Parts: sequence; structure tokens; C-alpha cells
Amino acid sequence: MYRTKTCGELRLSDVGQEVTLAGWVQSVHNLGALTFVDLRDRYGITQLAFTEDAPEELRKKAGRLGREFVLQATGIVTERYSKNKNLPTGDIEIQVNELNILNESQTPPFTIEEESDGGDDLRMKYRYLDLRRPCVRKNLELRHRMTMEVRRYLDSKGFLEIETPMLIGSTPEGARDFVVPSRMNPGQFYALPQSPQTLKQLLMVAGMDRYFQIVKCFRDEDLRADRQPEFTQIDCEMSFVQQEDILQLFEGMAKHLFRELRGVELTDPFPRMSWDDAMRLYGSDKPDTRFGMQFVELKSKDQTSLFPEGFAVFDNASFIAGICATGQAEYTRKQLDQLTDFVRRPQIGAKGLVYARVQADGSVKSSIDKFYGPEVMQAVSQKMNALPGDLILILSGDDAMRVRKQLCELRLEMGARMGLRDKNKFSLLWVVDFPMFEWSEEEGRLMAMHHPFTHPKNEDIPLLDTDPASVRADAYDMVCNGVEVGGGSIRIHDQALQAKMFQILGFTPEKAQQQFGFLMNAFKYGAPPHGGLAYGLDRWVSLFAGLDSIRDCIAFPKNNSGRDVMLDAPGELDQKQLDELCLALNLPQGQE
RNA sequence: GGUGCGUUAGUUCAGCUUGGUUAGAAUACAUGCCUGUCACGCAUGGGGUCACGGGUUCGAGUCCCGUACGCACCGCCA
Repeated sequence: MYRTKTCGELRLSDVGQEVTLAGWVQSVHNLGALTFVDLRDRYGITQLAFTEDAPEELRKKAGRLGREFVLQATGIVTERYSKNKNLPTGDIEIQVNELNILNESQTPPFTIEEESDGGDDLRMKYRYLDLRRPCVRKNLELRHRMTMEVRRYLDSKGFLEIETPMLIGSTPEGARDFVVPSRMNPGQFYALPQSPQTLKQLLMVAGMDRYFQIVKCFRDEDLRADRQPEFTQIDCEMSFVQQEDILQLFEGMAKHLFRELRGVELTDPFPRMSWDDAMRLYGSDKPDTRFGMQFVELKSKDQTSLFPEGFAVFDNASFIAGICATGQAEYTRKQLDQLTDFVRRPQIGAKGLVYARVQADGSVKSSIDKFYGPEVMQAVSQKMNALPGDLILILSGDDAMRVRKQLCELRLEMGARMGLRDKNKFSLLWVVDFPMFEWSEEEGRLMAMHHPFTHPKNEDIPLLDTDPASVRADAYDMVCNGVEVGGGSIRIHDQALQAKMFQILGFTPEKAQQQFGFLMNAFKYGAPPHGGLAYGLDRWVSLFAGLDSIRDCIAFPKNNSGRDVMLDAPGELDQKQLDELCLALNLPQGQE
């Protein structure tokens, strides 16, 4: 037996016991005649003491230890002469009488402590050392607890966890597929699932009634801090349900997770916001509702302009809207210039920023005073419910959707500057009534906003023939603090409606049959009405752990370029492997 | 595909604005001293292809161009 206790469990009440511990050397304090060694494992840190009573040989051995050596130590638990309040085990130490070096270690390339001195790149290359740090390990422990709670909740609601294949067929809609060549079928390829979407629908046709799976999904698109090429979804599907049933059940799951993992009771029903309202008031389909600062339209198709002729930029703009930053009127010229630079960055692309301060006496001082009389900005201030001390920020342009997105970025920036995006505050809502389609300039056709299996709202079905672009879908996203944490829809279960959807999306009947024939065929054999939802596990964990990047809650994540720097993957194949797969490389110039 | 920032000791960074003797700090590491450390302390020491390639210059870590790599973002991600 390597150990009788872990490094986290011994207390004063254990004094006198002989114990054997095993773990890694966190640090060695050699004081000459005295040596202390902090021994670390997953459960904590316990101090080993080598005092004047210990044999000379043992003390010498302890003095030779280096960071991250693996030890087995046997000794008596004793009360410390000087205690450490910062450690749960700080009242005791082990008077070691037998020390066994199980393995030595090179000096690690960075410090393995809560605050490591290592940069991201280095920590990823030596991720197995990074994971020894308690703060990183805690994220994986939270992830474990979350999947346990998900399984407990869904099991209690009658869901079956069913695995679906990883090697499936490529589908043209949606993200780029990762593909896997088939050796036994030369020239043919599997694709890794972007989601088990069609498979879970087939499980509903199969009568499984309630399915879930905690499952890896793969999308070959560029990465972000919150996007990995492989990520994990909590994928769910239910039969004989309407949208309301699904929202209720999964709102319950969200509340369950908050209660069990964060100790937060979310008592009120989550607000429901239509996609139209979300875009109109926040310029985003995933609004951060931890704070207000909603958009106010000053000129739009629904709002006649509050600005008379005079300022060419506003005269020529078809859309003007602003936000009101409470109590920020003391913003300096320099800070306002910074904000202007912020919205003019190419990523945001606004031409400029108009600002107005509401003075203590209620009068308004703005950057466009020379174009308008005082009554104009007074009316603007009133329209925006601005009070003395507030700062009004206004953007304008011709493309309302574009200006809204710019204003959204500005709102989030102001929210951050004003400390309104508190990581310990959680604001959840459902965004509902998404548009069914969006126009793709690149493809020159309508694309499914959610996916091609989404059911249109019943009252909008007639519009499919006349004005498909205005059709809304039975699709919904759960949003928390400006993060899309989950989303789903009611699915089409009627073969004819599904065929019509493919037709609108530009599929010929032959192509639709070739790509999705298996699904439409299944619908001919009694498909139940069904719908579902998928939660992004990585985002949930990073939200609960207060992380800026989902990488920190994934054991072995990929870097910005989709590389695993620890494994140095992806890598090249031997010619023999290529030959077996009947593949020949055709690299662009300069990359041979 | 694009934009921005970065790359100097094992590690994290300063040095660059204004080119000029031997490139510094902290930490880590090594050696010695130290009987209660726990961010131990004290002393000493070793450690550098200033990412790579080219250019400007009498002279480049420093200025310019390109490449690679990293991070953030836009496009993309149903």
C-alpha cells in the first residue's frame, strides 16, 4: 500500500497516529538542522518535518529533494510548534521516520502554484504540470460535478443517455466539417458530428421519448477564447412536447445547476425576450441583461427624427440611436476620445461618436451644440430619460442592424467600465421567436438561422410561399450574462414540410434526398412531434468558475491555431498511411 | 482571408521614444551558512543566437521591410 492517508485530511485529532503519505514536493525549506517539506496531492498539502531527532542520513536525504519529486513518507502525526493558519492541515506535521523517493523530477519550467509565473503557451505545452495547480484542477472538479448534476437531473426526469456515432456523414449546411478518410471505402470520407442533431431526431422516431447525451462535437472553424474545434454539448431531445414544455424543463435544469453548484437560488421565471426586441434594445441576440442601458431610437423607420436639418451626418443617416450611461457626465474629453477610438476600430467600424452631458441644472452640453438649438438636445435627453449627471452616447448610420451592433459593443464597453458586468451576478433569459432564415450574401440565398430542421411558427407557415424572409421559427436560446449558454428548437416532423424547407434553402429534390433522405424517409414511418435543446458544457463551467476562456476548464485544449502544443498535433502522415487511404497531398506553393 | 498587440536569462518582464562601453530586475536554479520555516532569511555563483531573414547605418536588442510563432478580435462559427 502506497499510502494510508491523503495530504489533505489530517487534523489535530489525528495526532499520535502513524501514517504514510504520498505526493509531490511543493517546496523544501532547509533551515540547516531543520528541514521542512510541503507534500502535495489532489487533496491538499501536508508538511513533513525532519528535525534534530531524525537520523543524520534521513535529514541529508530530505535536503537533497527538489521540486516535484514524488515521495512516500511514513511518520507520526504531531502538533506543530508553529502553526500555519493558511492551510487546513496547518496545525499538524509529520515527523518522518521513513522517506522513499518514488521518482525524481527535473526542475519544472514554471512555478506550480496558484499564481504561476508561466505564460499561456508554456503552460499548455506542459499542461500535465499546469493541471497540478489547484486553481486549474478545481475547474476540472467543477466540470465533473456539473456533469454529475446534469445526469442526476435528467435521469430524474426520465431521460435516457444514449451514445450516437462519431463517424457519420458530411452535411453541407452549417459549419465546416472535420473529415476522416475511410480506408475500406477508398475516396470516401466520414465527417465528425457538428452536433448529433439528426441522430437524436431519429431516436425520437424510434420512440426513445426523452434522450440526452454529454457529447463531443466538432466544427472546423476559426477559434476564439470561447470557441474550440472540439467542444462538449449537453444534447437533449424530447417527444410530444411544445416549446413551453422544453423551456420549463430546461429552465428547471439551469436552476438546479445554479442551486447545486453555485448555491444560487433563481426563483423567478426567466424573462422571455423576442429576437426582435433583443436586437432593437440591445443590438444582440444574446444581450447582457446584468445592466440596463437599453438603446433609445432617435431616428428610425418607427421614430421620426428628433433632429431637424443642420448636421450633415445626422441628416444623411436613416438610423440614429443612443444609450444613456448613468452618472458618467464627468467623463473627460480624453476618455470620450478613447471611446471614439474604440468605436472607430475596424472591428467595430463606426465613423464617429456623438456625446452629450446632462449638467447639474438639467441643461445639456453636447459635441453637436453648434448645429442645434438647446431645445433639440433637451428633447433627446428627455426621450432617453436622462437625468442630471448622465452621459448620452449616440451612433448613427444607414444600416440600422450595423449601427445596432456597433452600439452593442459600446454598451458592453461602458458596462465594463462602469463595473456593471459583475462575474458573481447572473442574469438569465430566454431569447425566443428567432427568424427562420437569414440572407447569405456569400451564397446568394437564404440560410437557416438555427438549422434546416427547425419548425417555423405555425402562424408563419403560410409566409413560406409568399415572404420566407419574414418567417419566424420555434427556436430559442438561453442567455446568461451575454453568453449563449444553450439553444434549441421545435423540429419539423412532417416529411412534406421538411422537403419544402430544403427547397427554400436551395436544395434540389435530388440533393435533399441524397443528403437528408434518411431523415425524410424516417418521417414517413410515424415521427412524433419533438424538439430539444443543447447546452454548451464548456461555457457553463467557465461561467460558473468565472473564467475568461473556456480553455481553462478543458483538460487538454487547442491553441488559437487549432494546435495541441503538448502533443504537437496535427502532424503529417507517413507515405504508407497516405497510400492505404488512397490520398495524395496537393499543398499550395511554398508549403511542401 | 483581415486587423491589433506581442516575441530579450529556465520563467515573468524592463530596456526601444532619442541607435553608441560589458543588455538589467525579480523569480527560479546551484553552492555555503542558518533549530520552527511556510512568499523563510543571509551570502556567493552560473545562466542571453535580444524569434528568424533581409535592409538602413561607421555602428542595430533599439529604426524599416518580410517571415514564423503566440494572444485578442473581425470575417467565419446552421
